[in-house]
Amino acid sequence: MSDDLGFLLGDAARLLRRSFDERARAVGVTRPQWRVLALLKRFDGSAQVTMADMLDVEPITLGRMVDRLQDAGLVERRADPNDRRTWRLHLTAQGEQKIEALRPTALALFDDALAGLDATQRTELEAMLNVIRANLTRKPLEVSHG
Amino acid sequence: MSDDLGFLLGDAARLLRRSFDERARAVGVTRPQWRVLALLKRFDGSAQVTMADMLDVEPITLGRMVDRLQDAGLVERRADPNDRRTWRLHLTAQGEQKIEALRPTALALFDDALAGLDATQRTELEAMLNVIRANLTRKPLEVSHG
DNA sequence: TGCATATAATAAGCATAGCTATTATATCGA
DNA sequence: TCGATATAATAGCTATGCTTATTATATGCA
Repeated sequence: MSDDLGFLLGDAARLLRRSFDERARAVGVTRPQWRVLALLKRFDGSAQVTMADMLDVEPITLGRMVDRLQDAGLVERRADPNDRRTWRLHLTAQGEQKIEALRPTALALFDDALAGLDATQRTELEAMLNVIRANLTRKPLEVSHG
Repeated sequence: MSDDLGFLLGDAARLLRRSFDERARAVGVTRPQWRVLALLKRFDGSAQVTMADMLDVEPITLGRMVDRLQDAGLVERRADPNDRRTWRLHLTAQGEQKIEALRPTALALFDDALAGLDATQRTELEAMLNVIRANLTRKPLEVSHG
């Protein structure tokens, strides 16, 4: 029944996203948006293509998320002085605030989601998911974003 | 770094979906659509609300998937003789063919995704994902669909 | 019977995420 | 320097998946 594992993985991820969105709705940021903000906090000034690469999503997917984040005043696009094709992305002060505001929400969610798994199991789970991600990733993601 | 686990889970699921879609594109069915077909094979004649419940998605989400599956000739809506509000869903012969056509694709994908994990680890992973799913599910899902 | 409530399905609107195609700009090679 | 190729970003289309609201139909209670 190895296909059950694939379904399970999808289920768990969808439920996690739903729970996050439910809890984070008041703050007005989705989980993928938060992911962008968190990565940007570490790598402020990245080009869109670089961000897309690190997140392993298509550039157009990131571009449209940035559209919304910019509309919401959380992210700024600034022109690159050396390459007129590229946008450099920067967190606004508001964006930083959002990250901070969401941290306890996220921690509580993960706590609930992982209830019943001890530290050893969590470590194993992390290791196994890393294996799966590496197996499926086109380009390995060396960045961990928290 | 317990938030890494949440991100990891989302990453792994997204990559799995992408890989499935890449491989299954020729067959013309997405992973969620396949999920519907597979469940329908077991529970032919289910009402939409029942299917949505078993899949733990909103009725409208299922409804639109059924729209497309019906357009593609894979699923049929038939009127319920006892309740004029409900549609009974049925697999067409074409729909059954799709499931069969996709089985080897899915098996190969899961094989690739889980490469490097031995049987014991897979069992553990399955158990842990089940715990997470149960922690996050509004109504427990007693159905396993493969 | 007749009204209130519940339920099945759909509609509208939004966000993520992919694909192919297009536009603008860089860069490399002759 | 010019032309071919590569790259950054976006546009249009499609598919999940959610929320809230609406419509049609059932059902339960007085």
